[in-house]
Amino acid sequence: MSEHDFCDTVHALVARIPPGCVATYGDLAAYAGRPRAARQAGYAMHRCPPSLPWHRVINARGRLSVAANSTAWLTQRRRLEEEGVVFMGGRIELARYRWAGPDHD
DNA sequence: ACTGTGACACAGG
DNA sequence: CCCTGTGCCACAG
Repeated sequence: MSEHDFCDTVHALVARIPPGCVATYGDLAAYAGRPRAARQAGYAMHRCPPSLPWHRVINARGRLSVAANSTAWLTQRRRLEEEGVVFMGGRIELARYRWAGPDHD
């Protein structure tokens, strides 16, 4: 991909996460070339276009980083489950669903 | 320029 | 498992 702002790079990466897979904020930052910018990845998601599969982005603990039981939380969880992602005790098993990155797909 | 603030992550306790 | 402190980076006021 060509040179863009970090925010745009993150959005481009999110667009490439396959259905049924997830990526953490830290993963996106790393794939974008900034391993220590997980927080910025979070900010980028706060500002991401609704057309992107934003629901496939979760935190490193395998949990959804939006307010629990909020409409966004319900939407994110429902969409993931529709794609086959299983929640166990409110958590997702990262080892099983984690996206390997833009170079892998 | 400085400070407060996050859809974060990781090491400790 | 939860809670806390520390490191992190860019944005907002």
